[in-house]
Amino acid sequence: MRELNYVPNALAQSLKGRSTRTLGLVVGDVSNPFFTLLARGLEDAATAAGYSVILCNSDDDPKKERAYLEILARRRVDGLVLTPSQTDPQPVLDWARQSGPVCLVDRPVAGLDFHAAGIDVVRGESLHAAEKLVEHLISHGHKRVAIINGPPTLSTAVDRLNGYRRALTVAGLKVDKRLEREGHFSVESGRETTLELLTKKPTPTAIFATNNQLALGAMLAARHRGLRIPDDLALVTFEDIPHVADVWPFISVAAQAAASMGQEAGRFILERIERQSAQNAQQKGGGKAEALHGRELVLDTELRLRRSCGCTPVAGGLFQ
Amino acid sequence: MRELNYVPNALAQSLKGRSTRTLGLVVGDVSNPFFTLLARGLEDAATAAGYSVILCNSDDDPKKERAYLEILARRRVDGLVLTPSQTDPQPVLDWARQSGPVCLVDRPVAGLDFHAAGIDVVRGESLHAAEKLVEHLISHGHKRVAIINGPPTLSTAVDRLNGYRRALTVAGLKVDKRLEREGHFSVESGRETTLELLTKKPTPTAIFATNNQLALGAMLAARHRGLRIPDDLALVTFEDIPHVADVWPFISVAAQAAASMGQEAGRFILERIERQSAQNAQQKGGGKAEALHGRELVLDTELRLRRSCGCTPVAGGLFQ
DNA sequence: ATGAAAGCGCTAACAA
DNA sequence: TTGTTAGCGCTTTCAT
Repeated sequence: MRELNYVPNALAQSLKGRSTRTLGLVVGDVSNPFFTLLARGLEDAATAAGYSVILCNSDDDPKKERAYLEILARRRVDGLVLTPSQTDPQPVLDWARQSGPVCLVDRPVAGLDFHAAGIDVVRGESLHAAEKLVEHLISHGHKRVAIINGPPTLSTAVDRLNGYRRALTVAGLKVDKRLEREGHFSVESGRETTLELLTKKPTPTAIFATNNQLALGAMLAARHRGLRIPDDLALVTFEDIPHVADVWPFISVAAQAAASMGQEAGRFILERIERQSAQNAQQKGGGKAEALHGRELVLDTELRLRRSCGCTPVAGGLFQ
Repeated sequence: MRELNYVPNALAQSLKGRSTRTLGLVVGDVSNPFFTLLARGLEDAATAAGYSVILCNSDDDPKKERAYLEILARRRVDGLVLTPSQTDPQPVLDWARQSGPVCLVDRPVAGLDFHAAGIDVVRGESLHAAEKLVEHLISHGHKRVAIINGPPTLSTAVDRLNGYRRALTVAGLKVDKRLEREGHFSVESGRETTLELLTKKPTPTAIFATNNQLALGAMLAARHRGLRIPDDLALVTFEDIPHVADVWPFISVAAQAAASMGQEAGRFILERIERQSAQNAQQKGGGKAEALHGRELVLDTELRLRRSCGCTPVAGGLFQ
């Protein structure tokens, strides 16, 4: 009989009590391949467990982020995976307390005691990788290395800045605020800040762009000014662009395992969801739900030295 | 009083009757920047109207597609935006009849009378653009131009193949099946088919890759074989990779307005949703719901001739 | 085994 | 205006 059209109403099923079998994912920007891969990783983990993912773009704007958190809470998603865009831990804390398990990806929230709050964190190592990247530039003889960065409200931006400064200090170079720029993690921001850096003194001979979008913007600016990379201006960055980098082995980069981040986040959050529903099932066992502390998984960041830092290409060029 | 924690349950609201204010989007692969942009365009249109988007990857696999259509139907999304992965029009037809408005993006379904079925289509022009691309290769003196293509079940693949053949025919060249390869719209498929083409006779002097992933794969293969582009092997493709192409103005391409496609699809589908709910509201007016016929919007495809086809670069190179 | 009923959290229609 | 109630489509419990 149901052969003749019957589609169960998941809304009613969910309302009844169970769960929505849906995860919410809020990232800064899906146009950034880094987040795309992360999303893909999470989706794969989710579908394998019979869950769907609702994907939202916050544009790293706390307002938009807040709006999406609200929407996802109303929708009663079973869990939230978030790249937080603000320093205020309260929204995340509230969500975790009221609406369900939370996993932070790519970056933690500065003032948040995720361990006590039972919030997991999956991120890539930033500080050390940034230090190595800049250290490498210095080893090429650069004395005036600039940094173009994202907003200081994001921990990745802070970590990468600290790594940058540490590399300078260790090498006996002075930290010069005139060579430090912050903005958004966007192409446009990278273009603007680089353009500005190039018109003021001291003029940098190398730039550390803290994400791939910023690096793209820096290249746009260099091109606009007629500078060639790496001879007129060296460049290193974070976040590899997959495949593109394979055929265009040019940019030296600290590569993060984006897809793994998504998958691991999925693992964490699904585990918490299962655990929670299991506890609900046998609620009789008087013992207070023993809260699972927040865990932190820090994935390795791999340095890939290519041409933009001044190193010679490994193989003969594909293009002429 | 509600200051102290109250989050309305959207499930219950939706169940009650209204709508879910959610759109379903099924694309081949979010890792492809083309679909990423499309998704972003749709999301922007959707959020502006107070809708959210559930994003799903079909991997151009009819099975996965079917599974997602089912999930989205159960979830009672208000509308579906789909890049169809099969030739069978039935699933789409069923969805449109039972579950709500449908808009096809990027490609129609071959055997589907979308006009009669009230299904909108937003796509880029493929046939003519493909013809021009190949015509351009021929104007560079190429006589053995190969095509590496997606599966023949996708109309974009068919259109691009036909454009390719037409260009050859018009130029008085013979269509040679040994130079035609099909597979998936993936990097791996592009690599494999190119590798195979390069080991057999007749050896192509130019390749038309019908999407950006295939082109990436072709470059991987060329690199593997030690061939340089464009001198040893010329290359043209479809779908630009934004920003990357700006700083690396290399690949000659027929560029599709991906974000616009998403936005226009959003416009179409939201219009239908509004229209439908308006009709439901004043159902008294005895007149049968005058079905709105399916519309087709074909967006222009822009030829961007750069270096990989053999044309000289416009400006001096950014890199050395 | 099959069937009836309560209730998930809302909204809309109706009553006071 | 404010208050009450029926019911959206399911699942789960309890009675037959």
